[in-house]
Amino acid sequence: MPKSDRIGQTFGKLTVIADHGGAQLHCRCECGREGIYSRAITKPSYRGPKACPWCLGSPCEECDTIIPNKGRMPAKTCSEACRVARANRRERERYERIKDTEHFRATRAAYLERLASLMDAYPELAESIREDHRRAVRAWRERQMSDSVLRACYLEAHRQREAKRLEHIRSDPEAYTEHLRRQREWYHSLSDADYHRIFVEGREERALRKNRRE
DNA sequence: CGACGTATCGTATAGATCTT
DNA sequence: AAGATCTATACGATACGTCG
Repeated sequence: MPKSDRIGQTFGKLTVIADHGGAQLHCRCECGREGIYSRAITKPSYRGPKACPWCLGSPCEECDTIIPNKGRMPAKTCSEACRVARANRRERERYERIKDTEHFRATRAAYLERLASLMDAYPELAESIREDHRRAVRAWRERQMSDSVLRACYLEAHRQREAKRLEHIRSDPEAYTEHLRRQREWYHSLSDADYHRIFVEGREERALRKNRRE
């Protein structure tokens, strides 16, 4: 039987659309994708896949995009971005599982202790770490200031925390007295220049602003 | 005017997330 | 999993509106 007779025949999801008599066949999959496949798919003893890599593929764990099957262990993700996202998600899940365990707390405390003793021993290292942190906080603030939703969320959370704190201070007479004492102390420690700036110029400016608004 | 009450800021630390 | 980095929280200091 001439080999070209394979044209039009279907094997699994693959239909032969061109047969030049060689070891390979040009096929179209049910999904419409065309490709070159081994003539082995026509043999009754063939046990391998009879579909295109996309129909045999699996969805990306992050975005569900189908990852074509390459005949080996399928990838979990479709791209570098999804690989990173998956790693981060899995790490977050791990953190949720372990964060309250004794072992995690101990490991974490040991790390922080090592870091602290390094910072004690090397003041320059300590300063560079603090500077890094200040830079990160500044960046975080700037991000907040340019994103009104983020800023509003932060301020709302902040207000709630402060309200709780003040409530706590007021509920404890000793703490409240101490709070007022510190405030008076600050007030009386002001230099004449600072006093003038805050309570004289400040008041005038605020009054002006108020007038402009009205 | 001085003092109080509360809002906001700055920084250290705790906690969460990302990278290696 | 460890270590690095980023973000949230705590808290004292400061700023400012308001009241007696």
